[in-house]
Order: sequence, then structure tokens, then C-alpha cells
Amino acid sequence: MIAQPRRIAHLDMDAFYASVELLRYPQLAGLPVVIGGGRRQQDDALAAAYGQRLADIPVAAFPRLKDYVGRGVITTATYAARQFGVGSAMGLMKAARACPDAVLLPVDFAEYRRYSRRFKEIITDIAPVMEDRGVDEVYIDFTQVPGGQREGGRVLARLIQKSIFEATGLTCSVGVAPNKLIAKMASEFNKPNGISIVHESDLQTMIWPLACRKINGIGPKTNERLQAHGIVTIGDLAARPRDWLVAQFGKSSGAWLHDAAWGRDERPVVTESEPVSMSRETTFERDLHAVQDKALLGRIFTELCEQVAADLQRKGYVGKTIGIKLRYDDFRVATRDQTVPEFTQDAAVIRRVAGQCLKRVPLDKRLRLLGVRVGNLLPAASAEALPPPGWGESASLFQDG
DNA sequence: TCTGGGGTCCTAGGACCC
DNA sequence: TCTGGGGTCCTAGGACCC
Repeated sequence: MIAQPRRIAHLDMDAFYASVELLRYPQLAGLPVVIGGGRRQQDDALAAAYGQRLADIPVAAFPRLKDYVGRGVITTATYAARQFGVGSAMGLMKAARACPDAVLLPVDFAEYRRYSRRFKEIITDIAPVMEDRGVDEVYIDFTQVPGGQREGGRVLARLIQKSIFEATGLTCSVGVAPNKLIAKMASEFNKPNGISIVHESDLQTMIWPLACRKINGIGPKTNERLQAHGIVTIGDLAARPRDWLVAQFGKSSGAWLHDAAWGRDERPVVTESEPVSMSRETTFERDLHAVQDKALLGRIFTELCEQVAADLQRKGYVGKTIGIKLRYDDFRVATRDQTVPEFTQDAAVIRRVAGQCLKRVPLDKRLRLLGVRVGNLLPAASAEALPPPGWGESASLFQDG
């Protein structure tokens, strides 16, 4: 049997949250719509007024960006809204200045998760080796799938695209390439509803002209550092000697930057993984002070602990590193954590240890955010089989180094 | 009137062990 | 009495991603 060349696809749903919303509000198609913020009250009011006939709600009845007051950000904008220069991660207040009449819809994660499960099921029915990369994107290994090599993967990509659209009404963009790194870049080439095929021989023509920032893993900080050295495009990066990159960015990062620029990436498509941590955090409607707002903060803190505990219990995990996160009004972040001997998923234990963490952090400035995290997770079932902490310590009496 | 929430991985120093 | 070398775990911060 001849070894097949690796063909890896990256599939990205187009404006996913907004597209799901358009399925229930088709009257908003083509309009600037943004998803973000909290509070579902306008939506509840709409539902009360129009019952289940969501598609009959007149466009004029929808809330507008200019009417929003609060601290949210945009999670997704329709392509019509992007024309106005608004996009993901932009503060809603700022977006309201750019496009005041855009329709603003609150986030409905439960609904997006339902569609997420559906489109992923359709994919694994066709190509079983799929890696989950969040609610709206996946990697798929085409290598061993029947037909996965035809036209570089285009035939299979088209089949998956069509199957998802027929089952959900949602469109996606797909990139197929020799590895995950290039596939991820390729899926952006033909958005929305596009397919793009990249081969190893396309590196210089299709990849090197792109900005370094297009590499998944090069963020704003690394990009700044690269630019300071006159490195703007991936081609610029590829032209630097590996040793030079290692000297500038360290052994691991430098080597990775060099490999990335040359399109080298051997990471497998990983179908299963265990969570490492679970957390809950909240940004307050106004900044709070540890003393003046002690009672309110205490209630929020306890609730966060209860939520994390409930998440652990529902998903069947226990953890032994419990921590807190604060964001001050100047946006600086402080974290403290503590590892306890016994794995837990108990709200009271989490609350007590997190409370001790809170005592180790400065509380003089106003707080903007409070979070609680449990890490060092283990499936609850496997933790039950674990010996109690301290067991086996006497064994060291019989060993010597 | 800036800037959400839920994650992963990496680094670096110190403790501790053999 | 001037000085080892691994290894692992813990902790805090930071970069990055969706």
C-alpha cells in the first residue's frame, strides 16, 4: 500500500453566531447585525409580543446598537455590519458610534451549541478523524477518507460543505493543505462559503506574501517584535536564519517561528482530549471596591464558586488546584492559586480555598472582574480509584538515592 | 462610554527530592 | 566551606485562541 500524502482540512463556520440568529430571524438577512452583550430582556419582550412567530417580528422592533448601555463586546458581526468597520472583540459602545443602527442581538450559547453539535455530527459521518477547535471550527484529516485525495481535497470539502448546508442552512469555509498550520490560513482565503486548496509547492506564492499575523500562534505581541526587526510578511520571516530567530526569540519559539514560515507542521489531528481546567468569571456592571462593596462581592464570589462546582459535577471532573483571578479598574490582572491534597468538586471546599487565595492579593484598587478557577482536573471516576494522599509515603524508607 | 468569557500552553523561579 | 545535577511540582504571569 502506497502511503498517501497528508491532506488536512480546516473548516470554519461563516459568521457562526450571527448566521444561527438569521435562521430564526430571516427578516434580518442582509442587514448589519451584531451579536454581543448580555441581557436578554429586549428579546423576552419581543417574544412576549409576537409569541413563537419570530420570523414575523418587524425589523423596526429589534433593538439597535445605539440603544445599548454596558460593557459588552461584539462576538460576531454579519458581513453587512463588517462593512461599517465593526468586528469581533470590539467594545459595543465603540461599535455603536461606527454603526448605530445595526441590530444588536444577545448571545444565545445554548442555541449555538445545538447547531455546533449538528454540523460536527455531519462531518464525522463523512470523515471520522475530526478535531474540535471550539464551537465554530474544526480540523479534519482527509488523508485516509475515500475520495479525500481527489483534486487535493476539493471534492470532499465540497461534499461536507453541501451536507452541512442542506442539514442546517449554514455556510462554512474550508481550507485543505498538507498540515493544520496551512489549512488554517487557507480556510480564510475564500470566505464566506469558499474552498481553497493549498499544496506544498504553493508556499512561496500563496503563503509568503501574507502578514506574519496570519500565522495561528503569532499574536499582537510577537507581531510587534517581528516588525521591530523589519519582519512583516511570512516571506520576511522565512528569510531569517533559524539560528538568528532562536537567538532573538528563544530556543522553542525561534524554532517554531522558522518552521511555521516554511510551512512545516507535523501536529496530528487530535480527536479526543481531556479538559485541564474549568472556570467562571464575571465583569461587574460597575467597578467594585473590596470594602465598600464587600457584601455584593461576597455574594458574587460564592455564586462563581457554586457555578464552577456545578460545571465540574455536571461534566464529571474533580480538581485540586483552586484559584482566583482579579481584574483591577486599570485592567491589570492578578491571579492566585493553591493546590490542595484532595481532589474536589465541592462548592464549599472551592469557596474556602478560593477565599484563602483572595487574602493573598492586594485589594486596595477597584475591581472590574472576579473569577474562580479549578485546575489539575481528573475524571471523577478515575479519581475515586486513587489512593488517599500521603499513601505510600513510608515507602521512601525503603528506597535510597 | 473603551476593552467578555472560557480556555490552552509556556516560562521562570523556588521548593524539594534523590 | 564555596558547591552536582537531574527531576517534579507549585505558583504567577503572560501570550494566544475561539
